[in-house]
Amino acid sequence: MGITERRERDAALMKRRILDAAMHLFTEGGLEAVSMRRVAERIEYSPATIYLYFRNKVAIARELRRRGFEILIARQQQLAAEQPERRLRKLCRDYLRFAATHPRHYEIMFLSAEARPEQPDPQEAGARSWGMFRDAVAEWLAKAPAGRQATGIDPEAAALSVWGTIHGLAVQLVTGGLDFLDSQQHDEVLDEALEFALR
Amino acid sequence: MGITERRERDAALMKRRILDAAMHLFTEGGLEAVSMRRVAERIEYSPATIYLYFRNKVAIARELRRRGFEILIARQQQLAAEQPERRLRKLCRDYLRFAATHPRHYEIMFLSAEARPEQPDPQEAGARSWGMFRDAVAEWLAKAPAGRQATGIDPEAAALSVWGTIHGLAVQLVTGGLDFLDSQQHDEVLDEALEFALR
DNA sequence: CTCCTAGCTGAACACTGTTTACAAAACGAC
DNA sequence: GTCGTTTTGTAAACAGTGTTCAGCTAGGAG
Repeated sequence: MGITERRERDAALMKRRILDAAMHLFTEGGLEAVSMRRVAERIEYSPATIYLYFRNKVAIARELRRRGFEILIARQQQLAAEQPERRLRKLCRDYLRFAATHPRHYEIMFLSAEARPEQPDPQEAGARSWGMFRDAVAEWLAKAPAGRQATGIDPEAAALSVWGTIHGLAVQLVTGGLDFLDSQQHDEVLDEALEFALR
Repeated sequence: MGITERRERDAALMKRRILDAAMHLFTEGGLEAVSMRRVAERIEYSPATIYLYFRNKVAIARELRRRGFEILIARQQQLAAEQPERRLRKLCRDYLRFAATHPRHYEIMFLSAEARPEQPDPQEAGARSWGMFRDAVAEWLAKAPAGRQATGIDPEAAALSVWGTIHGLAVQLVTGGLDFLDSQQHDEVLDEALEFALR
């Protein structure tokens, strides 16, 4: 009897519908534009119905955050085959591009505190994304870049430093501190910062 | 006739009272704990009165943000006399200490987007704080640290990199990602990251 | 004693997230 | 088909939010 299976499918579908509606509102006006009543209106259900599928609004926000990381991870995976140096560079550039094209998501993923998971989980999307980045830095370090001994460097610390640099730029980008630059200048500034971060 | 003067004084005093009340609520529960009605209750006025002194809640949030930067700037200025390397190190350590002791402020200053000024202003507290940090990095760079030629390095990019590293740590700290570490371990991790960031 | 004005507020508006009591539909067993 | 149970959905309410505005009141000027 496939009834329970069909029920599970239906529930999953409903969750998707809710999330898609939330996503639509989110990408337009950020998290505060996502209200339970507005989501309900979009999916043509009562607001109370949403609570049958999500515990509360935070749960929805967390799911939106996760979706953002899934997008980022998909991009990261495409670069897995590149050689270390090129890979790291492209990784960083992609990072900034993501921040520029998905500012709301960038905010909910790295800035806002509301949607963060309550307890650290290595399988969680954010942790996975970070792991990929850290490994890319570690790989690059292991290749002993020109004129540089790689002794006694903690990959985690190194990755933090490189990521921090990019993140600093991205934040400026997202919050409008770099609005006066066009996208070509973005690349220049990035190159400069990257050059420094990679030593 | 000092009537207008007295009126200005009174208005300034009222602003202070409002801000102090908001501050109290803010340090306890973040920005969402600051509601106009709660602030009004604390100063024993009606909520509507607050709007005679502040345009809206965002204006109050911006002022709280500014206060945070004033605290940070005061600390930064105390280190002006130190020699470049020590100064930069202490600056970074102070940065983390600030994030640890004033997590709410750190959030509103560097994470949350709500309280950011709408247009960049070099005289604004955040910009001033950043300027001091950047200058400290520039000064340190100019001293030509051991075994390192300082040619063609943009101080702004260098500062961004160092700051980014620290900021990355601070965010983890504020959002609880490093909760499992005690304060001594904080220093160790910081030292490691700093060692790397400073090359 | 009037008039004016600056300071203040009660009440309302349009929202928000969330809970609950209740109805309707779908299902399993007989 | 009919009963009882479970699932699915909702209207209405609760307790809050930021914000606005008509109207009140106390104090000084003429």
